[in-house]
Amino acid sequence: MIDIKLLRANPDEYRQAARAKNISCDLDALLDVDRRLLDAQRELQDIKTAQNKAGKEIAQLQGPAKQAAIAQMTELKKRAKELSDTVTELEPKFQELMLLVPQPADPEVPLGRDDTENVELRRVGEVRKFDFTPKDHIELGTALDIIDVDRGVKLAGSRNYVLKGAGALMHQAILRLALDQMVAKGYTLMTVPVLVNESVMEGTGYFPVGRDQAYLCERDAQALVGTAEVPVTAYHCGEILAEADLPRKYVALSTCFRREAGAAGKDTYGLYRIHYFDKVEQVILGPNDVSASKAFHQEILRNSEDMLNALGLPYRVVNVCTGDLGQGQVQKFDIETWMPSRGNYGETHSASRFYEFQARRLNIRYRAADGSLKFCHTLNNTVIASPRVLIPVLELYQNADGSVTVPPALRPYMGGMERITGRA
RNA sequence: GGAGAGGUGGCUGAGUGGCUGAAAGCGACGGUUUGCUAAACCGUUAUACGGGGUCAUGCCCGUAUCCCGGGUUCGAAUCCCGGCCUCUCCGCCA
Repeated sequence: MIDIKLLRANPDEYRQAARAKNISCDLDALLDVDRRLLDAQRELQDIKTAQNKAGKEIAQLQGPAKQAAIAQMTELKKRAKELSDTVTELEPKFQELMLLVPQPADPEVPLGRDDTENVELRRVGEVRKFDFTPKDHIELGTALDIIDVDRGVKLAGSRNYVLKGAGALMHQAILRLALDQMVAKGYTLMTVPVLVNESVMEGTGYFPVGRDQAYLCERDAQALVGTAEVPVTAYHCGEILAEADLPRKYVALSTCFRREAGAAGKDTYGLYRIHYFDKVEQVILGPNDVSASKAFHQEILRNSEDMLNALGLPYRVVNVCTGDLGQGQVQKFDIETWMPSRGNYGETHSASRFYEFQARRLNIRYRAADGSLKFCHTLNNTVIASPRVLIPVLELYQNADGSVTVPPALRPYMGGMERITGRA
């Protein structure tokens, strides 16, 4: 959520920002509702003032004089009712429109229409060259009996799967390695609800834009989260934190549920785009300071790179262009990991910086040293998401005989297993 | 799922129609006293929005807020209705 005062003062800046993000948004309608709402509120306030004043006087009066004064007030009350009806009608419209306004991107974000115009910042690691014909992760996983797509589909429809045996073990090993790395860096581990109130989805910016991506439990007005970012970021909603307690650094593992609406026919093969997966997510709540936020952004990016380096996976970092940014993000760095079967880098991580956007919606504030109240800044990034990351792991660590070498960092979490051979 | 009790400021806790944005206590902050600390004493101690004022901060005026939303009333923390949440007991259960 943006600050309406900033929009009033400089609507053109927000018009341009929406255009750059390729998000349509009727700012004129919003400004119109805002003006009418303010007018009604001002007039209503004046009437309240008169009512309050008269009320005190009536308390002192007696007899006919009191009756006459009360009769007058009854007239005033009719006008107050009209105005308050207007306010009641306009307020939800105002809220509804405010929830659609995009946060302007940072100046250092490259202008662009879509993900083809993202700017590569760096490449890390060597892309493996095979001296045999490599298999893709589904061929490997099926032959080794560690991935079972057919039965996943039988259970839950397309984009579902079952990991079994060493596949499921490796999945858990990756998640646990990620948690251990983050805890070692001082992040507080938490478990969080994955079925949350709709207000939490709205507060983090996933509703109303993007509502069609979520599984809804409408009977309970709740939704399944697509990422632990949602409950973790909202953990402190409605609270006032102490500045001394910032930043708050959290990490959580959760199952993530995504409908992938509108993605029909896209990435239909394999474990790339699926309806459920597990993800370790890092979230920072920081002070209202742009340079501090930028530093945290680099920190969470580095954390994820540490994870990929531990797994020995080649990747690149891209600066996501304006057209590929979400509504609330001021800047986003994606990490894309090399996936042999795609012959390309594929997105595995997404590090976002929001400034106040989420904190305003969630009402997360802190008491600054000077006594004033300020909105926090929020950031988040993937630490690891599996099974998507199993794609590069299995494909890059495969051997000519169809077995897969276990990355050394995972072996302690897999009972010392060095190789997946199919008899596992 | 059944039956009860309850939601007041940072916290505890008064308050059943106007004098209550809200007693009292605790905590916190500022000050006095004081070898230091402690104690004692004095003072301060909500937020949002609108308006005024200022170079700006301080500031001044108004409105709203005692879980949320409606209603009754000239006037609601207080009365009525609906919702949400918490707690206790019983039942069920991973």
